[in-house]
Amino acid sequence: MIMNARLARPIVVAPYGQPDPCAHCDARSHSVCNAIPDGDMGRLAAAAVVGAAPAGTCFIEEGEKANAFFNITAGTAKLFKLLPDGRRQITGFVGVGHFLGLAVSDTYAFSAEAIDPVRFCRFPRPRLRTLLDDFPAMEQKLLEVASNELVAAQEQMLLLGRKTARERLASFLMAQSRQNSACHQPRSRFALPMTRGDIADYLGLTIETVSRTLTKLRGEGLIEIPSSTEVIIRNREGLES
Amino acid sequence: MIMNARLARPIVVAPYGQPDPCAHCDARSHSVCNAIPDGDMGRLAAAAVVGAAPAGTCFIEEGEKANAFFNITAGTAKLFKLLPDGRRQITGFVGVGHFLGLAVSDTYAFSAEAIDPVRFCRFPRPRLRTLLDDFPAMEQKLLEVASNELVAAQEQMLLLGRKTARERLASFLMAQSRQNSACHQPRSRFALPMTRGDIADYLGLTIETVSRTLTKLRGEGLIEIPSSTEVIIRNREGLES
DNA sequence: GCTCGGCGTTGATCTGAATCAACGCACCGC
DNA sequence: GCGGTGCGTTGATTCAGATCAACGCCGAGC
Repeated sequence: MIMNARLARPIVVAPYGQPDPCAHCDARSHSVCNAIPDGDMGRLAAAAVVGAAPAGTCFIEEGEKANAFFNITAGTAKLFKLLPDGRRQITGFVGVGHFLGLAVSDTYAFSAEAIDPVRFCRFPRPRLRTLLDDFPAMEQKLLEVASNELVAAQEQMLLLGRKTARERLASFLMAQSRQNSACHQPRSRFALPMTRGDIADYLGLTIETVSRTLTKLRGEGLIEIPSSTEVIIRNREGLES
Repeated sequence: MIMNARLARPIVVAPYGQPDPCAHCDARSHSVCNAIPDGDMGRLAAAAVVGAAPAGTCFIEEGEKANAFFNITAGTAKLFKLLPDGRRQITGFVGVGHFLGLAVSDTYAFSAEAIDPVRFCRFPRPRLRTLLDDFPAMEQKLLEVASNELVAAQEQMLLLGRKTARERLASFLMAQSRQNSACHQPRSRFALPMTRGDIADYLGLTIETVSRTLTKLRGEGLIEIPSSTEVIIRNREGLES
């Protein structure tokens, strides 16, 4: 029998050997790291251990001892919580620059699984605490990030508690379109790296409902679905309703 | 016609005149304020403006200019978001010591309405920024608080996305029992200051379903409902399922 | 080339919670 | 005392989305 990919452990490689790797990190401009002045990047690099998680592997497991923080430097991951009977709620999809593991508790409050191959920096808790004490600007940045996530979480609660399947899909597509294009203006064509099952677990629906609703939106000319992992928004205003 | 209470504005009174009122504040021990050393309480007090919101009034309005932060010093409030057609999602109930308004955006992401008479300290944004710069311990505390709220928000997403009505009520009652007794061990008898409508909007259900489900749990001997605002948990383990 | 398994779609049916409706009760102002 | 209003409960009915089921497609492994 083939081993369940979800249980496989990620490969963790050695700490940085080369000088100042953070300075050339893809994630830096998107992340809390940019609160640290150039001259001190060496210290940041010294605290980090880089790692990688192949697609489909969990690199954070809910309930396990939370002894490190993560900063995604490549790829996309899904964060989720499980009920004992296997029901799953995905609480978010995170990409490059996202900072993970803020919980104060000593165990992780959620699991994280790589959707495509993920690379990350791993900071042992005490090291990060020292860094934050030395660079209050980074702590400030983290607070800012956490505040924004809290706002997003409230928006998601509204979606999960009060929106219809149709509204959930529409909100989701709009949000994906917005963030897939990041700083640029929202693009109407974008990729959905996650499966229908992931979308369902994110929106509190079933796979079938997601599929059906997408088909319906397509039928109404609001969107196009060139491939199952790509969407084009045809009618932005119509989708808002 | 009688004016809708929700639209009434709270009464805001003048800044503290007496010396060092924060030192005797009920909220201090529960709040981020306790990160500030005793000797500097005067500065904290100088930045704060106290205010009060009678039961039923909104003291934060979603979408309005966010020019202040709030710290609850008495009472309970509900935080919520509205859809254009009036559907409401309550994102949380907050009590003494709770800090509000962390959003980085320049408008509030949610509304806040007093359930019972609420008193609060109000910090203009720039003043708070100065305070945080001077007292990094407070910023650290805030980050801690925000992290915990994020964890709670994820738990709530799991509830809203994947739990049945019965499970939602059970989780809600357990959580209320836990927090109503705060530092003490969880008490089996506690008050529910909010209405059935509030509970429904918090759990993503309707009033009728909340009422029916509570009746059912009572029928099974898991809880007792001496008055509509009071609950006694009879069977903690049974309620966990 | 073929089989197999994962993913997505579509159809038929079922069901948990929403909706619609009626009523009891406590509280308030008059 | 008496209507009025808000809140909670209970019953009947409906319906959006879940569940159950079948099938097509595509890539991987042999």
